[in-house]
Amino acid sequence: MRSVLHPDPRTTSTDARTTDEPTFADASRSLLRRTLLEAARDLAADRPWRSVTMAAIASRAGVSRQTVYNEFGSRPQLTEALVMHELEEFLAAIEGAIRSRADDPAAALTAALGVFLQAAAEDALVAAVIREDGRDDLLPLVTSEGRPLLEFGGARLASIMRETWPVLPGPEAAFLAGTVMRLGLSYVVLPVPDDERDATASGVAELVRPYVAMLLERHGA
Amino acid sequence: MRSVLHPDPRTTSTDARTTDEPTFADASRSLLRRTLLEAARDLAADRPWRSVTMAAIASRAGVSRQTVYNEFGSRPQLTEALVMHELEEFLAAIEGAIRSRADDPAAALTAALGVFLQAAAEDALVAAVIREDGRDDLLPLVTSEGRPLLEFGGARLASIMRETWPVLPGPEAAFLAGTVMRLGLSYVVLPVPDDERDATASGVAELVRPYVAMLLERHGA
DNA sequence: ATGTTCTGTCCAAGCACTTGACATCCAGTG
DNA sequence: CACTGGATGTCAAGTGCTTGGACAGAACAT
Repeated sequence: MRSVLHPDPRTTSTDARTTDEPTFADASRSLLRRTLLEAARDLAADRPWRSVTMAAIASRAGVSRQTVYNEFGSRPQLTEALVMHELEEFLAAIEGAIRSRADDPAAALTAALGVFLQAAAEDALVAAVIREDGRDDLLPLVTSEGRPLLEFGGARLASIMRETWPVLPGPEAAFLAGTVMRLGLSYVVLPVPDDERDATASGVAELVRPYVAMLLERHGA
Repeated sequence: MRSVLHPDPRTTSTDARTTDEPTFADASRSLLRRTLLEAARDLAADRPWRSVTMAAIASRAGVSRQTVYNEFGSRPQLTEALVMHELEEFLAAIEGAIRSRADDPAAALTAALGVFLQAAAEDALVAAVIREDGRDDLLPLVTSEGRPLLEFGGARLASIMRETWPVLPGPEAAFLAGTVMRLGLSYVVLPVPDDERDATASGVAELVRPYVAMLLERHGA
């Protein structure tokens, strides 16, 4: 049975700061970023993004305004980081759903899409993106300016799939991941009603199922 | 259903650093403590505690030795904090076990004791405590110098029990918690063989079951 | 007795966060 | 249209924590 308390100490070296786990300084830095981005997201839940000031974000995170600028440089950069951060949380949820059904690709895809659609429906930031009419510089980031999002998410999705089903050939996995990412972004911008979520999830899964089956079969699964 | 991604933003205030969630500075501080204590625990898993130097702890955590002294003051204080920290992790595991069986006090106690005994059997720091002959200043902290441990743990255990079973009268809950803590510490110092763990857990649970039943019955459960 | 190692403390330099100020830009208003 | 208020972005001085080096003293091993 897995250890009840702490997983495992990993290394046995006397001390030696190898390129091992993140040092405290790194952890503290990423903690600062996370704190700030979560503050920004929470504030965006209520009011329009445009009205969320840098000062408010700093104050909510308990740091000075200058620190926010030190960390992100400018408001547009913070905005982009915010969207990226949200994407990463979505990807983490999706990864969990996929890994939990590794034995059945179709079920895994259904679960992943279901999780994604529900998360998107609940997410405060996603709500802000589609709530705010045109010129609230949030929408472009997931559409016309969304290439970084698409490529980063596609790459991670592809690597998740390739880790879960190693026989999947690289190019096809990448293409499938990219396609799914595009679909996902589409459903962010144009959601389906709540009562159609499950049907949508299984529908898309059904759609790609034969393709995946063909790939798995053709490549020695 | 609970939100898939982030639980809830809590406040709605524009900004205002209320005594709300921990500010970044606080979080960073506690992160530093945790990092250092985990480094210490991991190092103690291999070698005797006496041979774990302050320098090694600092190096493993990726900070300077001075920072360790700034945070804990001295080696004895760090040692005490280490033991306290470990206690808190045990308590967290126990709390989970109890809350998962809130409807059946006897089963809850059995589960809690089982989790505790297994965790104690696996724990690297507990192993260090009993491995090291007398004068490795670790043992006193859970015996002769163990009163802080006993009182802190007892208080938390009592509050867990009172939260789970509100009808439990305060004094009796405190007494029961204190007794269980003493028993727990005893099993840390003098463990039972692996194959007797379950029997021990249910045995103790059986022992206190009538007492608890009487309390619950007498006070309107 | 001597050399080694660790503890605990001190200090100078570096770095990050804070604070307050300032120029600039933009929106709303008289 | 000029003006005021609020927000962004930048800057400089001040503070506090971390760092790395150094050192005395205690404990231990040879």
